[in-house]
Amino acid sequence: MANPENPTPEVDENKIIAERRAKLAALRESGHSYPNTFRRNDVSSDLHEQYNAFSKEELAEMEPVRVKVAGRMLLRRIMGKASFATLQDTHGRIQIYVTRDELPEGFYNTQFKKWDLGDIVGAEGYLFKTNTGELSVHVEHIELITKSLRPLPDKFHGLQDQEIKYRQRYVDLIVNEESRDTFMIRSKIVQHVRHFLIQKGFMEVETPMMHVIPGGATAKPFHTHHNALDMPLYLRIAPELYLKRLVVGGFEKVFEINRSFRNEGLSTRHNPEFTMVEFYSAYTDYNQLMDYTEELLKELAEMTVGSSQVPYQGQVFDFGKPFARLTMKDAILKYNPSTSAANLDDLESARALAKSLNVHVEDSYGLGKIWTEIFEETAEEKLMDPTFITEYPAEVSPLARRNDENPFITDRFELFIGGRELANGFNELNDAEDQAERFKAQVEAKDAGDDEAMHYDEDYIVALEHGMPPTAGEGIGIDRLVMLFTDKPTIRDVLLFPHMRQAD
RNA sequence: GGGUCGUUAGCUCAGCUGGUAGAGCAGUUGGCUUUUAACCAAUUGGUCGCGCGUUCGAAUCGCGCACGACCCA
Repeated sequence: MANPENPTPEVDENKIIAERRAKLAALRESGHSYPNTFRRNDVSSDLHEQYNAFSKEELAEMEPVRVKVAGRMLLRRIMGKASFATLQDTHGRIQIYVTRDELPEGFYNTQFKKWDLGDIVGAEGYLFKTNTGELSVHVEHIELITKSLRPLPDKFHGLQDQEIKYRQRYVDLIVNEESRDTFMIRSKIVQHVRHFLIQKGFMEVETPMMHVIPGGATAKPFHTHHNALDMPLYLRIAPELYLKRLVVGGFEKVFEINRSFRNEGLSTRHNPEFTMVEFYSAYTDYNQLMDYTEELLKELAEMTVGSSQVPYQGQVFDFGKPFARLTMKDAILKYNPSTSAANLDDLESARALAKSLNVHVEDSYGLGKIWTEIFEETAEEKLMDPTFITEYPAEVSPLARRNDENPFITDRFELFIGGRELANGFNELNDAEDQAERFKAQVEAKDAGDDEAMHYDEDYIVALEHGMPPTAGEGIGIDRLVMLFTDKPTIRDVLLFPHMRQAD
């Protein structure tokens, strides 16, 4: 692949490509290699929508419908002096009918028949229906717009090689309709999330992706370097702290659909760069955010699946009923029936419980961290229908506001569907002094070897010292949302260009 | 990081217990004016992922490596 030390890498060539290059050379010779003069007037999906209802006879009798279409030729059936071909454009396919005698002398045999599958073609003519009832264009003018030099995958089996689907997504998109559908749904989901938040009075903003101090999450960052300023920078792991600075500044409802970066392993649920939406609303609390989230997800289910019953990998999740709300403690008790609340009351009992459940805990863990480990190991994967888990311990929530009655926990929730975390929201910590203390605790953890612990962000503390109104904020993972609503088992299937190892 | 499976023609795949590599599609040539994975006939095309080893002989057996898929941590 592209290697900066080898500017002219060997390209794999074969006889098929050589033949196509020869055809291209002939086109260059004639001065018509890559024209940009053909202007289409019609796309296939519109034509089907408008004219499929007409019968063969009706189309033949009415005033001819003249159309100009363009697209990639994916199939061709040559029957002597007449041919059918299938062109694919953005949203669909249209068949064209080409005859020798309606084209300029010699064009059919010396041009049209020499074109290849994969070539991009423009065609002009009138609509008709074939004997089998397929809406088609009876061609009176046709031209080769772009020569394709590389053969497409098997026209029937499509592209099966998983690696090539990911590495050469353009080929996958050309030949696999399911793949095109997935990414069109992804686009609609993002669009709907944006629309939903704007409707609720949020303002879309863009904050830096290169951070001097990475913050807003516990994760390992990517490092980079600014040459002119000769300073290290990090790719953001979350936009959170910048969005809250904006709330301090008086933008009381903001959101950012953001790409963030985490320098961690790859899995079916993790890509080093991923997309989420974070939104913050002043003068409200996390209960309101749960309501928003429930409303949004129910809308997305209807929009993408057309039902409140969302199928996923052989299961069905129920988005129709009110989403369950359960505290972390109750979730632990529910999914570990032999456990009693007393087992969770103090550090020693909880540690013993973890051991009996085979949940690994470090000596440095406090009670809150132990709860969280037990929850993640024994309950999380059982939360199938949409479920909000609330009352996260403060120990694992360094940016969340403590609960007024019980300072051990925070006013926080996470949303689980199909055993996976989809969203995380909480009342924001706006006490600058408390935040400074928690940053210090994180720095101590970092010094003790936890390389995911947070840095001390002094400017953020200064921002809070100016006063941030009571605020609730949330992040929703867009990639996981798309996986859910497109029934895809791995994050790579919903990323256009997933991260891959360097190929040889 | 560990385990299992995979990598053969441009694509989709066969290839058994080792004996000089096969099909369909695509390509090329010819035929065919309503086909639709069009069809019919002929035909081109291979560093069997890479390296080392075992063997008279390796796509096939062994070891190592690369990449990918799945499972586990």
